[in-house]
Amino acid sequence: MQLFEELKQRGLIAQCTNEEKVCDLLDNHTGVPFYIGFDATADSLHVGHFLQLVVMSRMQKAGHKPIALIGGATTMIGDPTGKTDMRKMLTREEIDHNAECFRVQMRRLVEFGEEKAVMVNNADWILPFNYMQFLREVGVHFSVNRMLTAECFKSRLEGKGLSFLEFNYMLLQSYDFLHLYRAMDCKLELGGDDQWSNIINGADLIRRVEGKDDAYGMTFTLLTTSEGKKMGKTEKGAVWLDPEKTSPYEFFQYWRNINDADVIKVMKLLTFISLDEIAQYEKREGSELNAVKEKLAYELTAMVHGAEDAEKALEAAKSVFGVGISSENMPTTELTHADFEAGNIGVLQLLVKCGLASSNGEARKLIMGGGISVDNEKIADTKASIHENSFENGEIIIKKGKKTFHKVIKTED
RNA sequence: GGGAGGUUUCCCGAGUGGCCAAAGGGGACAGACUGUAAAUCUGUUGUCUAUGACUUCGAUGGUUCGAAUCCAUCACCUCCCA
Repeated sequence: MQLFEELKQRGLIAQCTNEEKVCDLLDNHTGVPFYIGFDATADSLHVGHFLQLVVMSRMQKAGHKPIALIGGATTMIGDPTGKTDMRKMLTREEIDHNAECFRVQMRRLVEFGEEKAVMVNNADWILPFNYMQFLREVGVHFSVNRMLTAECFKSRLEGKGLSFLEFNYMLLQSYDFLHLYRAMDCKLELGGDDQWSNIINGADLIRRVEGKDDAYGMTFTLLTTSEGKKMGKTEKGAVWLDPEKTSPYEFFQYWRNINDADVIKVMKLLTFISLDEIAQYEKREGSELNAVKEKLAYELTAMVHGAEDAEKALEAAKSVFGVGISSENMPTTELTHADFEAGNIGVLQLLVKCGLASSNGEARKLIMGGGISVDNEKIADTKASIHENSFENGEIIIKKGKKTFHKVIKTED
């Protein structure tokens, strides 16, 4: 199957400036340079970026040349698209640090090197720009009237207002495209669908400045749940690709617990599993989908963290939710003799100590709600305490709710 | 520069002197049901040595027996006019 058709069938393509031309470019040419921009707002990429990385990888596998643009300069402004609040301003140092972290994570999916993929930083060409020069070269081509009607500023115009600083974001991103068009013959900019306005303005700028209409843009479906919410957010924040921020097990579980309605969609979007194979999974219904979810979680974890970690996460999940409970990969808290009073420790203190409850009060409520078990015995009394002798094999297992397990071991001082 | 309004517990948002740890919704957590899903129903959602005490309603001072509520100053935000 041709690349464009595959992207389409996987449901990746949201909008395209000129479908025929882009299709031709992708399917009948090789080594086509294309770029995707990433703003270095945090020190790790997250699931939202992941889709872009996978796209880069697909394109690269099809013989094209990805340009990963790190927004060293644009991050200093912050993209106002779809945001209700202005972003926190980052210092140059923070941005550089973040960019470096991105670099490391991207390597998992995209192969960088001569004639392969390249990474560029727009700080290199934007920062040297002089203000007047920028206004005269780039600013003249933008109509404020038109910009104000752009969908991407809508929430800000109705809400908290848009600062001039952020208003410039679109110009800078547009200029990025122009720069890459000139410097690297890059004729295609890709991005999430929220980037549509920024992308078409870039293509527009090229048309005006260069007088050529062979710059194209294409956007990809945003990762949203069937309810229209952004995917990749949990109560703890984003689902990160950095194992320090989101452990492979948590990452695995995130996908394992995906909605029925989203499994196939996500599988098409994010994995390299063939469409034929996915079509088989699509026939499954009800609880049979559990196996598909497991497959999805495994695949994605392997893509991000490697097969070894994916295997571990799978095993850990199986042992926790499967037949017997294995305590091997559980989060663990160590207690010493000093933690006990006359050989006992109160359950409330224990829960807080393990981080299962943030206060004694919360611990008490959990117990009263019947949510806590120790070694498979439900704790009913908030005043209960655990004796040192309970640590027969040197450990006890606390279970909070259905999915949270915590191991406590007692060490000899 | 002038004028108006706002800042409430994780978020949105009610409350305009005691009945306020503060309605309602969202989210989150737990229970039931299940398939480690969704939906639904129930409970919880400031802290503590817990039928009580303490801390909280932008910040600081003040009025009052008593303040989220009134007054003053400061900070930040939004809107309107220039």
